Amino acid sequence: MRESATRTKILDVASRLFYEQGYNSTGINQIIAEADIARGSLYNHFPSKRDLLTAYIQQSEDLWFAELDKFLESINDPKLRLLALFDFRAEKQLRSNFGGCQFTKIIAEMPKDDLNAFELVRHQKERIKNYIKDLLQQIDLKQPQVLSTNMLIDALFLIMEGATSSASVYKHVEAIRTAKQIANELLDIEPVSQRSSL
Amino acid sequence: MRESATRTKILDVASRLFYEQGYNSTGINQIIAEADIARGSLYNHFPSKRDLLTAYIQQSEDLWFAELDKFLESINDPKLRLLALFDFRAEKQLRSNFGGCQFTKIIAEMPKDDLNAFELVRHQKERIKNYIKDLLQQIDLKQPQVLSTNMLIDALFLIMEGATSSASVYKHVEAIRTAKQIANELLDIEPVSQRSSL
DNA sequence: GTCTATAGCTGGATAGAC
DNA sequence: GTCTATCCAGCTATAGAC
Repeated sequence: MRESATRTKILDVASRLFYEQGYNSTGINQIIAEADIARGSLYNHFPSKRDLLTAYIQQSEDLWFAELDKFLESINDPKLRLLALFDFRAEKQLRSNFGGCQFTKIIAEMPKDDLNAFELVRHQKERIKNYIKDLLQQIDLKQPQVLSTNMLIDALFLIMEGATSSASVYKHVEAIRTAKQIANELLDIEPVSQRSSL
Repeated sequence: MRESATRTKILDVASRLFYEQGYNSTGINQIIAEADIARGSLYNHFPSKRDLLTAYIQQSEDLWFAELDKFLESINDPKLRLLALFDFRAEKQLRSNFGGCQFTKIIAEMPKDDLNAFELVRHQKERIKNYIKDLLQQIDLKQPQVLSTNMLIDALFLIMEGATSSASVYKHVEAIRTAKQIANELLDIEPVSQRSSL
């Protein structure tokens, strides 16, 4: 059974609108108008707006990592791949005109008791953390490190999350570029080397 | 001219609901019901819902830094004060049952062309950065540092932002505690010291 | 300044024809 | 499966009495 073209069209339009306008600010009416389909067709494929949201988050996660793999495919060195993760997020923010992280954004709109939405978003975040972890384990880190490997994973993840958030607040890519520089320093510690310190 | 009690009541109720349910999910009807005032009174004090939002963000910023000052008042050492910033955010997240950052949350709900809201939120973020900067300049950092002072400011800010976001996604304070540990390491670099590195 | 009544619209969802 | 017509609840905002 192949994917219905109608279903695909609905999900594509809804995904764009959910991200650009927010989930709560996007009405069924606008979705069916822009997808140019009937109200009944939407409810045939998605029993409720909530089901449409679930499909949106799941498909977005798949697309996100597919895009990432493509973005990194020409880079072999694990350290450069790790740093390019920041470029990837910068590029996505630039392209979306600084709409912020799709997943974090949804969470901000959901009531706290919506366990399903939180679970879906955590899934994507865990995948990012694992991505970082895998790359980090391929890197031959100098000894001694400022941060233990586990703390380094967390630090890189948190800096990346904070930078994406900050970029969308400031509508500027600077925070993500800075985050990349910080990551580079943290990954390239030569304890006794000369560094500007003030 | 003293602050109207009605106005205060409206703003208090709206602030709570905007944060707990989101701005878009909170209706005027609920605000007037819970504040136990008439519809006309609300529109007398706040010409539109949007004006209520502006007042909410501005008052929240004032309260935020007042709470912070109070939280830190018994701590004198600048490094401990800086680290306690993480405790402050952890405490706030715990108290709100991990509702996330009030300011970032609003941004996630706003259309990108709402310049006013973005400006108000940036104002609060800049104040945090300046708070970090001021404290950092009072700390006698060891030489050489892994990160320059400017990068250290950014790193601490981004880690704090990322951790607050992550805490609200995971509904757990762990990310902020980890962020504090990372901050502590970054502030206390002794380049040649023994550290667990794997 | 505070109140009630209501306008004018849009929200999500359902029913039933084809 | 796709369509149109429609329900009802909710929204923001205004008008006008007191």
